[in-house]
Amino acid sequence: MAVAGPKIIKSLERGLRVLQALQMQPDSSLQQLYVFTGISKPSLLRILHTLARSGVVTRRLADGSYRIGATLSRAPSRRQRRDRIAEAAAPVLERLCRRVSWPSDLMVPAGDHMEIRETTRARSPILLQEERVGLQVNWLLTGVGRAYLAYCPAKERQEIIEMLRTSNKAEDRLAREPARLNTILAEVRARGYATRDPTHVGGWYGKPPHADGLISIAVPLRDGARVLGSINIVWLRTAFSVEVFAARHLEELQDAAAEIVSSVRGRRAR
Amino acid sequence: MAVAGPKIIKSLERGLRVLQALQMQPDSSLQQLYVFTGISKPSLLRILHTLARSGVVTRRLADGSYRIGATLSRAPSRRQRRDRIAEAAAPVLERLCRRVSWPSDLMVPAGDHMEIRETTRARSPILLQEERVGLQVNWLLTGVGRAYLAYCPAKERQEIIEMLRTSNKAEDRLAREPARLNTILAEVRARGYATRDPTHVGGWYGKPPHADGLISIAVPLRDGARVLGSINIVWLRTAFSVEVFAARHLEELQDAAAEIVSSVRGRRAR
DNA sequence: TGCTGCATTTCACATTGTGGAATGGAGAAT
DNA sequence: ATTCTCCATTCCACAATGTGAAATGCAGCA
Repeated sequence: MAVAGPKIIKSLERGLRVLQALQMQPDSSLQQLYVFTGISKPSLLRILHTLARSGVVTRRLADGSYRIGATLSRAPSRRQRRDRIAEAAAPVLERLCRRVSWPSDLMVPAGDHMEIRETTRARSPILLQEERVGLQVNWLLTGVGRAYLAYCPAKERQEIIEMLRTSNKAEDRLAREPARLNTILAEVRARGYATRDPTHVGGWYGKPPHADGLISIAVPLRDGARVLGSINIVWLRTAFSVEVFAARHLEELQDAAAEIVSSVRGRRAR
Repeated sequence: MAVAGPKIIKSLERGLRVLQALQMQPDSSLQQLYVFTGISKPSLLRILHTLARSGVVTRRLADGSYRIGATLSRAPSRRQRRDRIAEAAAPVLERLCRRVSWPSDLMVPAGDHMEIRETTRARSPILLQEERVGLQVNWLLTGVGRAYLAYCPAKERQEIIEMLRTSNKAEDRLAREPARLNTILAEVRARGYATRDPTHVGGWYGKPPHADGLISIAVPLRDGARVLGSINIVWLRTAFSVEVFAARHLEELQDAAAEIVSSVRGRRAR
């Protein structure tokens, strides 16, 4: 015979249930949460809005999926470090996207590729091309990859290049031409931003490469000596030259990078 | 002009506010939370019951104050390691108290004393004596202190004894008689439990020592080679001899210790 | 073009949470 | 002992609040 017991606030309990669901399965869509928790979608929406307004959950810009905010996330596993960066980046990139009108991406290193962790392509007025979080891009030919390589510690750079050299893939041939690569990276450092290789016509792994007509400028997320990843702004190459675009928006992009880094640091400090 | 905005669940928002209040000020009484959050006490009570039922907050047995559960607690600061032990111990000690009918305490090392982190004295049918969390007790003369010393790594034991020897207080004179102390600790290990020194008549620091008529048996919380603290059961020495009481309840006490340790480990593992 | 799956909004209903006031209990002060 | 005070907990009448079915929107797909 359970005691009548003190009153329980059901709506709060459901909120916590959603939170727990998000802990078990980070990055859930509304549908996933609906299946998992059995709570009706309208209610879920209200709950998630409430949690988001309190900063307990965050939405991913790329596809609108939900994740637990850094405020409550548990033991920062290796896996979640990247998510913290993505979370810190989201509001900054969104603002950047609104002001520049062109979309941007956040990329972080992942094995022998760079990987998209966040993107505002869905938010941009101009729909450029399919993009998904988790998609991998080349390290040596893309702007984001080069921005990372140009500024990361020398030792880390050597390890990456060594790894790519031994992979022996055609698209990584630059890893076997240290002189040319060094010239390229030196240029990146001199200009303060990186762009994709002129011969790299876009198209991601698993898709037939085709001229996508896109170009971007990319800058690293520098945290002291380390580099956490890189962010870029993408536009249609027919609209502006790289020089014109950089003159107009490079400073904003660099400011955004600085803001993301300081935001991540702030959270880590806690 | 803020958008009309999606609906917000106010009761959930208040629940999160309480959670945040507890993060800023761990170990809050209802009154403190009432002042801090401005939420009415009946509502606070309902919210806290809900949070507790979901395992997000825990109550301290000693005085009923609330704290954030290990599930959500952030970066485990040194300070919170002890609280985790207390949290893990609470349900175990409560059960022990119900079955044995005598109260027990959880003590952990704190500088040159052992310190009470949790107690069921308030829960025991027999009200023995004032007890508060944070009260400090002697290391060499109490059962809990000796249980700790007897089982902790030799190096740690030497450091503690050295520290007490240099303190040069009268009640720490045993630190200056290594032979006698070693004999005592060897006996503890042989029996599997410790009791207070026969000359130690109770009374805590800051209070005039007086014969309190109490006695206890204490066992360590052994986590591998380390000792996290110790727990005891206290009774009126007129009621049973130490031998009778140990024969009846030692096993339960040791089981409780093992359960607390494995519970702490389980949480840490996550 | 119509179909399917998912996110979001609307709305009528009653479940659910709310706080003032009452109660209980434990110390401290007289 | 007796009162006073402070705090935790319970009660209860009231209406504010959360609820889900159904409608709408929207994008990809056959």
